[in-house]
Amino acid sequence: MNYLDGLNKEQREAVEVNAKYVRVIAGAGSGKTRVLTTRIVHLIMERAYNPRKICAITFTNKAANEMKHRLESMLTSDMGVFVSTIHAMCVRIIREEFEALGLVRNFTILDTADQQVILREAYQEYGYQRKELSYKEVLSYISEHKVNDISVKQAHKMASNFQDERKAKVYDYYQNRLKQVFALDFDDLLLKVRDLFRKSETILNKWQHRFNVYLVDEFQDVDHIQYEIIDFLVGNDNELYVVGDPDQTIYSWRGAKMHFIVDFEKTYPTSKTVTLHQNYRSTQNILDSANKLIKYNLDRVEKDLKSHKNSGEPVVFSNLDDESDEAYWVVRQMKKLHSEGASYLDMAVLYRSNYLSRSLERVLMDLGIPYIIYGGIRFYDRQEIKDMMSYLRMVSHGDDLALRRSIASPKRGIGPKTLEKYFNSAQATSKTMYEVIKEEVDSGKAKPRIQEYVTLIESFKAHYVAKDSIEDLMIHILEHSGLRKLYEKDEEIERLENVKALMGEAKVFEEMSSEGLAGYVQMVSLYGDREEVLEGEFVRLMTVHASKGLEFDTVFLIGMNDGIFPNRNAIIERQDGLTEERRLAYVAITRAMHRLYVSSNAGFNYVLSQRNKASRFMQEMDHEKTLHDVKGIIRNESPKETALKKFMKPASNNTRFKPADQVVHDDFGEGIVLAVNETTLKIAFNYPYGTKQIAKEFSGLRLKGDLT
DNA sequence: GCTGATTGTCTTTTT
DNA sequence: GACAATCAGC
Repeated sequence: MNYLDGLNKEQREAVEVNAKYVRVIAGAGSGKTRVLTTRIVHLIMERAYNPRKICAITFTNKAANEMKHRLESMLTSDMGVFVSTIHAMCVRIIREEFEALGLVRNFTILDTADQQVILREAYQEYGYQRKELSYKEVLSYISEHKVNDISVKQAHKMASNFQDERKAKVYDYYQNRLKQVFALDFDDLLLKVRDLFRKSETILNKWQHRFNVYLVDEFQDVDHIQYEIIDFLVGNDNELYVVGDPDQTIYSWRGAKMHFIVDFEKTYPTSKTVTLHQNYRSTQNILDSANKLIKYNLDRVEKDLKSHKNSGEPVVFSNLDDESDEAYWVVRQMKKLHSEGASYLDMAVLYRSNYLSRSLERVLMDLGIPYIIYGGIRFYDRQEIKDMMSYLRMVSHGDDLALRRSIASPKRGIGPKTLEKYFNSAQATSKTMYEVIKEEVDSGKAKPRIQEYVTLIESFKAHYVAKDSIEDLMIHILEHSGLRKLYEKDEEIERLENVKALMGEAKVFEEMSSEGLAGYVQMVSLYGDREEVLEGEFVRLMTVHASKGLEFDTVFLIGMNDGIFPNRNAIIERQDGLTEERRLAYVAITRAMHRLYVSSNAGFNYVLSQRNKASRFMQEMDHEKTLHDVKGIIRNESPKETALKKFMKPASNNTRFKPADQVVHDDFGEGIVLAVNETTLKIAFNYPYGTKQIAKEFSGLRLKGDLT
């Protein structure tokens, strides 16, 4: 079969276009990713480009993985095409050029939690309170200043009021601290590379020769630093192929500049543009709603999406009495669709902000519908994962942030005062806290508790050197650090399961990579999320931002209330806030293939401290039809009743199992029942299987010791 | 000086 | 409903 089969005329043109600079404007659902991957195949097969000289840049790690898989299925292997996010690519560059940057090879990458630890230090130092100056505010201040090349010195000069002076001081402290511990935050990853290219022509030259072709996905969400890096790399000789949709710019709050894609032809006068209008994803009814809504954004390039499908089911708009009613209403629709043969995997719930998932979660859990939440508390942000990672970091980096966490979990009787003391002497001698502590231990003056901690860390280091296995090291740490005891004491089986899942991943990493522990630690800091493991049937819950690039048969868009979506703060803070919110709603709508449910509720909102009213976007999506009020929600049972029932009869007559039962599964082996839901059981199986939802009726499941 | 319990504050989106 | 500052007790 020819790789061009099944492409329409526009798509084919986009794949085959012959120009050094190409822009593809790809409307939602128009086969953007397919065009991009087919272009790569085309370059290799038809034009005999060296695959190793092709670089594809995606927006998320998820998208990068997706593209690699597609390439593999079309070419039988990825053939060495480099596919990566721009952040991951910059890490590679920095690891190679660390000397020119005055860094160490295994620099630390700070995530948000690490950044907050530094802010806490600064607040303590200067006596600031979180309530008078929030971390979030300071972090965005720091980020904004950094990406706009405003140095600490300049920030101090520019500060015109007390609050700004405080922020500048924290900024100062933060930057110093980063330099001290050889750490880079996400902004730095890009900034360092950009500065390197600005500074050294030799190094730039070297990297310009690394690839011949750059393909950039989601080009509408590129910010000015990313643009500069890409521009540097493309130089005068390489090709640039960008794909995007100005109507889907949803990251301008993070610096994304739509004008890079809009004005592409001005920047590259010899460039060619192909526009994909044909939508293959959604029904015409869904697209009508999307088109109507986005028309309210003036000053945009006109582009109406045309469906490939018929009009389909009408879009359903509802207004419920309160948040809880809304959740019940959504779940009832899900159950109805499910009973008609639809799979839960085909359903997704989208919302503006993470906290909006809560009411829905409660109801889903109560009615026993399996679900996964994307984002929210990310896997790597979980307490137990951070605990384990802090020990690994002590072995690989020994940085102060890892020390602060590992020394305090589990509690070892070493508290803030003691740490403060070590911190101060570390500052005075330009050493890490661990170095100071270790010297004290070596001199024999340290207290027994401190001594124990150092012995522990040193034994972990020795263990890693001896065994050279991250997985093995983790097992060792879990046993000897006291973490296992800590989790077992609180009966937090799930935490243990998560740590085991982490081990499974480390194992995979070791099999695929030769970068060792330091490389693993960096990888974890860089990857916000794990690749999804799809087993069984799940409804998916996520923010609209997280849904970018995905599609679902049925979409429930909940919390469509003024102030929530469009978000009040977004409108206040940014001049183009409302238009971006509208684009965000446009993205949400166009995720749906066949069915779209849009709901609002009239409950009291504590965040806004006012009664909710329906979002203006609802009207804009369809002004002919009026909003459909739904009264008298039938609740199969109230959450309270269900909770009571669980309490009164612990799984005696309606199920064979109850929580804490030891069970044996035909495929997954031994496990422990964590929770009993309406139709499923939540069971923690032994490593490497982890926690799974199993249907109660499943015949391959029995009590341990029960042979029937 | 450290730990665990309690109160108070804050919820926009992410690499 | 999470997380940090604060307080009381060991």
